[in-house]
Amino acid sequence: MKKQPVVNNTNICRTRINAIKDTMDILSGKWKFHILGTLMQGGKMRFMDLLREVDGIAAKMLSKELQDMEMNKLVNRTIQNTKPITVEYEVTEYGRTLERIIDEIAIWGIEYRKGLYEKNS
Amino acid sequence: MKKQPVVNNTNICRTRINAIKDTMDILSGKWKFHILGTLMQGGKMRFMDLLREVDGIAAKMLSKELQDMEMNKLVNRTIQNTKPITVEYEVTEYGRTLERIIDEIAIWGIEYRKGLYEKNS
DNA sequence: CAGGATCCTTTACGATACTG
DNA sequence: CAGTATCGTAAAGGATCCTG
Repeated sequence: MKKQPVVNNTNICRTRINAIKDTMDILSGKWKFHILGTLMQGGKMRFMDLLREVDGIAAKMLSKELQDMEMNKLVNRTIQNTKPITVEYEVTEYGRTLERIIDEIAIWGIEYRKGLYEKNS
Repeated sequence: MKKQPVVNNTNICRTRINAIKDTMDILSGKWKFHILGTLMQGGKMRFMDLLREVDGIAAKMLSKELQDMEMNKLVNRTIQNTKPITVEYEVTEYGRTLERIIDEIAIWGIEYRKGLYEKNS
């Protein structure tokens, strides 16, 4: 493979940027952080619980996002042997490694976003 | 048997979840973290630099996302008095408060995502 | 160089209805 | 309850051309 000529301001460490892309690729869409945040607080939750708690999401979307995250091992789906059957979702151990990201997102939302309004008004 | 109103799943602290929603509302879309990450590393960058560095983005999207973030005071746009004119973008001080989030996203991308492949293969 | 305008295709998302 | 099916809108994404 050919080496890049190391020079100008466009010469940036791609590792970090690729890592950001990698992460966002599996967390894309407007719901995943929201769902994960809810699930991290709520522990095991059923479909309907999530539908109620994740504000504004439609069943189709929730279903799709959960399947998505299940595929990526972020979330676990368990069918309970009840009548009628219930299904429980929870964050996997692997999914918990996202906790720091979600913490920071929550902190920022509380801390800094409010600050902007104060500055501008 | 009486049903326990257990540690009711629906009884969740909304503050945190609303904060997540707030944050993601202004960082929605698949590009903003990517652009911000690039801009944080690259310092002042011109439109064309970003177009080259933000892998896969189209000019139209980049333009739109930058305007979006400019509106939200995350990014600053400066027109240089050159010929032909050049425009420089940089992260604002306020935008820098997102650094911790972006750091965590980058760290996760490097640290954990790789691990999953190893486990599964 | 920094973009906006246009056109067209493909996903993302949303509302409602329906099924095991 | 836990979803899927269906239909419709909106936004993303790509290609090409255009302008100050």
